[in-house]
Order: sequence, then structure tokens, then C-alpha cells
Amino acid sequence: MNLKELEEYQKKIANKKVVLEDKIKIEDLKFVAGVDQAFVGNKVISACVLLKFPRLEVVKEGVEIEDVEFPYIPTFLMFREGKPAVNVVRKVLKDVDNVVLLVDGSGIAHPRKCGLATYIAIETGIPSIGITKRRLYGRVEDPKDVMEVKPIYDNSEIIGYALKPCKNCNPIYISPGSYVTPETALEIVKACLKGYKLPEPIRLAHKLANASKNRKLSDFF
DNA sequence: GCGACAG
DNA sequence: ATCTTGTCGC
Repeated sequence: MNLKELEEYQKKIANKKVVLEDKIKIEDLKFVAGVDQAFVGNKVISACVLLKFPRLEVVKEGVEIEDVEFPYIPTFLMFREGKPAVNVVRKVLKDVDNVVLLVDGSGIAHPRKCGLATYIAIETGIPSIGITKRRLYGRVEDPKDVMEVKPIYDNSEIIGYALKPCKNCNPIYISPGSYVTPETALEIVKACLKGYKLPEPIRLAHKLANASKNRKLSDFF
């Protein structure tokens, strides 16, 4: 398995499986969830938090620990965090409908239109939105005012949006994983912002992953 | 050839 | 992502 083969795998998913249409209308959305990971040694700690929408109250959460089996290589993040993320998501979102997943990583705003969020959506069938703190792919003019939005372009096509969520923070970059349009992805993320840089589902999943890591560490001594 | 490059 | 305390700014 060399990188060329992995690139082909990503292109295949992008061309044959990704659907940039709303599987769930935002009026029918009942839940939003977030996934994030923390690392310690050769272990990856995956956390998933489920919240009621639009109230954003936590209703369920879960954590899983697995062995790391792929290094971090820009544009190949899905091969490092994909499987572990899918496993927690399946566990926490089992039997949950009308839910959209927010992922800490790119969606189609990726050189081969297949970021971590895209992979998770295709593997689980759950609509997902990719969110990053730094731009990976696409032409974009960063927004300067709070809540200002700028499109992320691939040639002339809008593949996502950059949004400045709070006064003293840099923009976040939003793009569909699959089963959602860039416009709906933006609206859902806006509805999940609570004054912090990151939308609640991802912010809470991040906290849970790190809390689990530190708890695991102290169990060591 | 050089810079860019999610977490 | 991870290694890490205090600290400048709104």
C-alpha cells in the first residue's frame, strides 16, 4: 500500500460515493454529534458526543481506545483517524436517526475531495460536516469580522465556507463530508456555535477525548 | 526547484 | 496531534 494507491482509493470514494445533497432537511434535524481524538504513546483515544438539536444538550457520549496504525501525513489523515472515529461513532450513534456529524478535519475541501469527514460519512451513512482550524485546500479570502462568511472555491465551484466565529480567533473552515450541501453545512455549524471558536459537538468531543487521556494517564501511576 | 500542507 | 507557564489583550 503506497501513497499512490491510497490516493486512488480517495478519488474513487469522491467520484462514486459522495453525495452533495441534503439527506436530512435542517427542519427535521433532531441531533448533532461530534468526534475528535487525542493521542498518547501508540494509542488513539476517540470520543463521540451526541447532543439534542437545536437545544444542544448532551444526551449521550462514548470513548474508545485503539492502536495507532498509520502516521500523520497531510491529505491522508483519514487513514490515521478514520477507522477509530468510525468505531466510536457507530457505538454512540447506533439507532439514532436525524443526526448530522461534525468532524475535526476536512470534508470535500481536500485535494482529492475526500477528507476525514468524507470517509466517516461514507462508512457510516451518516451525513457529516468537516471543520478545520487551518485551510487545507481551496481558494478563500479569510473573513475579518465576527460571524462574517467567505466562500471556499475549487475553481468556480463553492466547496465550503470560512467563518470567523468570535472576536479574537482565526476563521474555521467548513465543508461537507457527504450527504449535505455546503449551504446547509454552514447553517448547521452556525446553529452549533455557542460563543467559542469551535461548534459545541466538536468542542465537547475534544474535551472528552482529552479528559479520558488524562484519566488514563493517572490510572498509570 | 520552492512553498503549502487538516490532526 | 503533542511538548508546556505565564501572560498580553478584549
